[in-house]
Amino acid sequence: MSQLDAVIRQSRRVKRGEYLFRAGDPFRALFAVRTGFFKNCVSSHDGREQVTGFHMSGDLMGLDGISSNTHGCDAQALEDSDVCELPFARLELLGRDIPSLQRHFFRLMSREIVRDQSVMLLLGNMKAEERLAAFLLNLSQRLSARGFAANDFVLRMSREEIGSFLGLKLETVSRTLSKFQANGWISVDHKHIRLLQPEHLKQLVSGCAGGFADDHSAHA
Amino acid sequence: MSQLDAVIRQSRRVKRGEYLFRAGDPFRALFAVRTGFFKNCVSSHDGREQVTGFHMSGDLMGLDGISSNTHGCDAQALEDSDVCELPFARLELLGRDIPSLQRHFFRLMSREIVRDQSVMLLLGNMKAEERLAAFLLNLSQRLSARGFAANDFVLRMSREEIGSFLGLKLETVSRTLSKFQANGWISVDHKHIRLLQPEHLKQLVSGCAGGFADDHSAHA
DNA sequence: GATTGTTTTTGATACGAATCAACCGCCCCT
DNA sequence: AGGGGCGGTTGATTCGTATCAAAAACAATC
Repeated sequence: MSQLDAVIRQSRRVKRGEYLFRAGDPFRALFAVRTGFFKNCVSSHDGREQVTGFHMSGDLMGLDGISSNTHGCDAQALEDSDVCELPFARLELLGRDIPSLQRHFFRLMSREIVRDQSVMLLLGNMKAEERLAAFLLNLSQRLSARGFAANDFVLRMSREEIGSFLGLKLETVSRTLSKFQANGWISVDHKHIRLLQPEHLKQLVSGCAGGFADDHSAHA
Repeated sequence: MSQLDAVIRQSRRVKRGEYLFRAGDPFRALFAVRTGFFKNCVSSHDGREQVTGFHMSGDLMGLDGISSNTHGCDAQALEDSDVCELPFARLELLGRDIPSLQRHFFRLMSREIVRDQSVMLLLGNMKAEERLAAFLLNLSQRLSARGFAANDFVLRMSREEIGSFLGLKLETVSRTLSKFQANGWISVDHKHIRLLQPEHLKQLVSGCAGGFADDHSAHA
């Protein structure tokens, strides 16, 4: 695994609001988030945006660019961030010599496909409350997997971005958060969220979360 | 590419209604559709089903199984079909020796991720009419890419399966098809669809189809 | 520290799709 | 020929979320 260091060209800094890459940019490298927080976004011709995912430390971005040598989505930093650039050509070469790397790589791509399927299930079958509960639990789990508090965290994204990801309008996100708070399940202080009764959230998604609440995000 | 024949263990027949694999089955191989038609399906604990895709000749299925050595979705034949089984272990080995194969493989997985992103855009942003128009156009394009008529085809799936894929109920699918027919844009005779004025359908999705109408399906 | 713009909350209303329900056409069946 | 089941269409109604609107909280700027 130390050979992996060889492909890391450099650590690149991206300030809040800046784009690491944009849809249509030539694809040369994958990016692993070292610190910070990103959103990925596809947009239609008429300007409608769909957030396809949020990415934090350890997550890999850019896999969708391999197919066409062109990035298929935007990657925008939601806070000052730090990423590793992994030139894909070098990665491909190394994969041939290091079976375990090739294998790891296939798994990463497959995991992304599985994650996308969970999101489809969410968007296709779940109601607003279920979506938001699944979202909060997913975030909680990913944060705790990285050593942060599971039940006390700060949202890096706006209500509108959450809504875009979940297929809801920002007002609905706001209302639903308020409702959860009124129920005593969470506390909402602007972007500061506390899960007071996560078991109630789990109950909401129990049955309908096809694994999305689990951490299927891509680790580098 | 003739070396590829080496990994094709056998051609396997799957009758209409039968499952090629089911979620939870141990993952050993990918499957390329030779003839026939399949749906892929993830389901939640409480029985809700989400069709994640439809696959026809040349498409590859099972990529989501790599990550966990377990298939993540069902693959059910919607008509009598014929698939090639591609043992994954052998494919991995060959990939090391044949760079073009490895490269091709990465592209295939990436293409699946891009396709999934288009579906997210569809499920998250589009209205019933737009979804159905995008679906018909996508089907049309994939069929014509395989040498079939683009504007005259037979649906292999039920209204319910279309609805599941598009995040709609079967009644809505039926109503929307009827509306398209009333407009003179298509003709509907049970499962036999004719696109009479595809330009009107394109107009409906123009602006909001983030590439889904194009053929981003996985070719073997 | 006032000002401007952005994000969030909350309310009233409208609209789209789900739901509930009835009916039809078709295939299979014995 | 007469059931029975399945898939599909269509209608009436309900429900959930979007939309429109206004105000409050906050952040950025000078």
